[in-house]
Amino acid sequence: MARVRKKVTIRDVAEEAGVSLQTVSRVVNGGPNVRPQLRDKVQSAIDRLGYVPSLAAQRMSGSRSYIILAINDRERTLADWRERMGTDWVDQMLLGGILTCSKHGYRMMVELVDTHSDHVERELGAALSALQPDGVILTPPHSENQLITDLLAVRGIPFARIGSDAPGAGIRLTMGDEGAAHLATTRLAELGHRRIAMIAGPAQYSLSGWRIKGWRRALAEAGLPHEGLLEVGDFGYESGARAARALLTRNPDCTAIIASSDQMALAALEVARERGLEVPRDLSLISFDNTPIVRFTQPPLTAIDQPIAETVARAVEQLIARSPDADDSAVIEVAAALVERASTAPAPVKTPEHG
Amino acid sequence: MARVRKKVTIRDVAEEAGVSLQTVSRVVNGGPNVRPQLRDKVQSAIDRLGYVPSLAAQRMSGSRSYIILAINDRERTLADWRERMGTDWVDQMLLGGILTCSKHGYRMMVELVDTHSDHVERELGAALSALQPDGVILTPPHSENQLITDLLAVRGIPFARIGSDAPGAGIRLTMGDEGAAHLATTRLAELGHRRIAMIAGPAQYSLSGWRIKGWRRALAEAGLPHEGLLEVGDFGYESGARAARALLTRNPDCTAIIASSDQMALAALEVARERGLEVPRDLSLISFDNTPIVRFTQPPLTAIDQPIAETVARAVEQLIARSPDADDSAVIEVAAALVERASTAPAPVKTPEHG
DNA sequence: ACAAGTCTTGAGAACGCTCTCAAGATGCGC
DNA sequence: GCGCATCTTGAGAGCGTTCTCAAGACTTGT
Repeated sequence: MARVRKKVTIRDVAEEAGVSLQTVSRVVNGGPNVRPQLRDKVQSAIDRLGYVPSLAAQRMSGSRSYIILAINDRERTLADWRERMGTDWVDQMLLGGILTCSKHGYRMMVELVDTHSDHVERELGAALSALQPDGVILTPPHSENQLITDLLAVRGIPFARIGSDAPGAGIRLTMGDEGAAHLATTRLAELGHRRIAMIAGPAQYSLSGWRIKGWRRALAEAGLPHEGLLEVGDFGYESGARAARALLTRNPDCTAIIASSDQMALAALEVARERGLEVPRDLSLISFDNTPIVRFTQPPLTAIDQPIAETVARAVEQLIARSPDADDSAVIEVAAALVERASTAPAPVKTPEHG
Repeated sequence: MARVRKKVTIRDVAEEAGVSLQTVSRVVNGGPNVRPQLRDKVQSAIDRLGYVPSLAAQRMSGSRSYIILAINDRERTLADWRERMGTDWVDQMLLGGILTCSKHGYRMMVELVDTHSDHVERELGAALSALQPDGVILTPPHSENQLITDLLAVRGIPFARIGSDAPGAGIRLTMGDEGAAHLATTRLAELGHRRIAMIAGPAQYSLSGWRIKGWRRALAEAGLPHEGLLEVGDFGYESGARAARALLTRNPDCTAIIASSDQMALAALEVARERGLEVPRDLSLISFDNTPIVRFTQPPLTAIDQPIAETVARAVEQLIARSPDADDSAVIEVAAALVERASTAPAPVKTPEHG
């Protein structure tokens, strides 16, 4: 019949240690100007009582809420979840966010917001009012939504924009999209491929443009053409299938495809299978994202690893450590890596003997 | 130069509407006994000002915090995240949790707690003190951790135990593990398989036992043996590979395996490939979890769909709607389904002509 | 029309913490 | 050893809400 133990408050600690509330508060928050001897005494009282300050009360009186809010696209997230496509964005955001937050005594909350809705302002506004987060992390395509960034700026809430280098307020972080696309394309060119296609993401994502740019630049450097080798999808499976079909129909000589998402790469893989093309013998394939899925496809896909977790972790750190007069002019870039698996191989020999 | 707009508080609304704070509070919380006319007046003031109550302040004064805390195993979660194995638990918890919470004006937070640690009490206790959640959702293996359930009971925090039917405090929810294993086994027996093996999960998870039970029962009903056909893994890939090797070495005549996790099934698939066994021609495979991965393996795996999102949603609803004198004697069961894909087929014909 | 309810509204305390500011203790220069 | 600056501690207000409780308005039965 254990009694419901009363909550331990700062007052209890103060009494236990025989000091004022203020002193306990200072010790808890690592404030300066407390004699070591007193500090130890208070700390031991805290330990003895198992005191942990209430987040809500801290938020009420202090200037911080110790909450970082991560915003993701609701529509896309839900679709991916429902269809079990394994977005990985939310997973990776949590991986990077939760751990980094808790390291600094913060908490991370995830909010799903619909970009396409006219209610963005109301939805996000409500979340901000209710939670009063100390910082907000925006992922594409929200990172470039003026409505959202304005709202945050007006409210004076620090925010980080992942996947955006557009000028404006907020900490900007990118994952080296152009460089990654360049790397992937160059790798394919080195393998002897001459017709390297790209299935890009939608135009409203800046990163789609960066990837196209990196691909084009690599092609140009290798003296290869890009005409007719670009298709645009919406990151989803169906759009990837459509794009792959269009690409292979239009370019029978295409031997390599870079897809701007794992789902579209998966679709391309399936389309290749449909057409009797064997990956990687007849067609090489590189995808972006490197979600868990691509390790277990047949063949496992070579992929650009988007360091989402690390980027979010960096964003959290920036937001927490942020000084009011911080300078956000520099764009933080977290490098992506190319993970080579079995979907890439040297280009097939042109007009082989048995042709 | 947009000024930082001052926060809209309940006081502003009260002034705007010309009523007391209390009346606004009643309207906001849908309290009874407010004249419709006044209610409308207040509501319009709320809309006009865009007022949203502060969660922290609500927590401070009221009895509720509007926070539901979902607890997941840290070690396993991190390992899965880092290795990009696609746990899906956290994803699915969020899917079910976030949506259901927000439907009721609640928020969901995810906490990763280490079961194996001696610090469970400290870690979880700190989270509870800081957040003061209105409810906690426990997932395996935490659902059966006495230290944790005791802690919650002592603090008087309602909690739900997913994947546990052990008697004791808390709302209990299961996902029909025994029935699902029975269903999968029966299905394989119907396909003509006579040697149906199982790679079970670790014993400290009750659901491992349930699945074994369902498998045994189905075998008994079909008049099939179970001796030597059981191996135990830890849900991870490596353990699955070990188990599959042991199983196939010991039982060359085994033609079907049920794996208690997608990762172990993936491993079994790989081991079959190593041994020159073709799935499903030579070996049928059914996995538990139905994470995104299994749709894209070659062949796609037949799997038991564990309705995690729905179960968590149910748990959230129970916790929110919970009355103090609630009766938790009934175990809520959310049914799992068998999703048939291409990893199951009729048993190979015994001693075929070309043998 | 009057007593005894019920409905509606509001006033003020309380929640647990940090902020500001003031007072006492301690150190320094001469 | 005195005045001044600095370090250390504490007192009290305030954050935005809901709680309790009381007062006034409105019903109803007779």
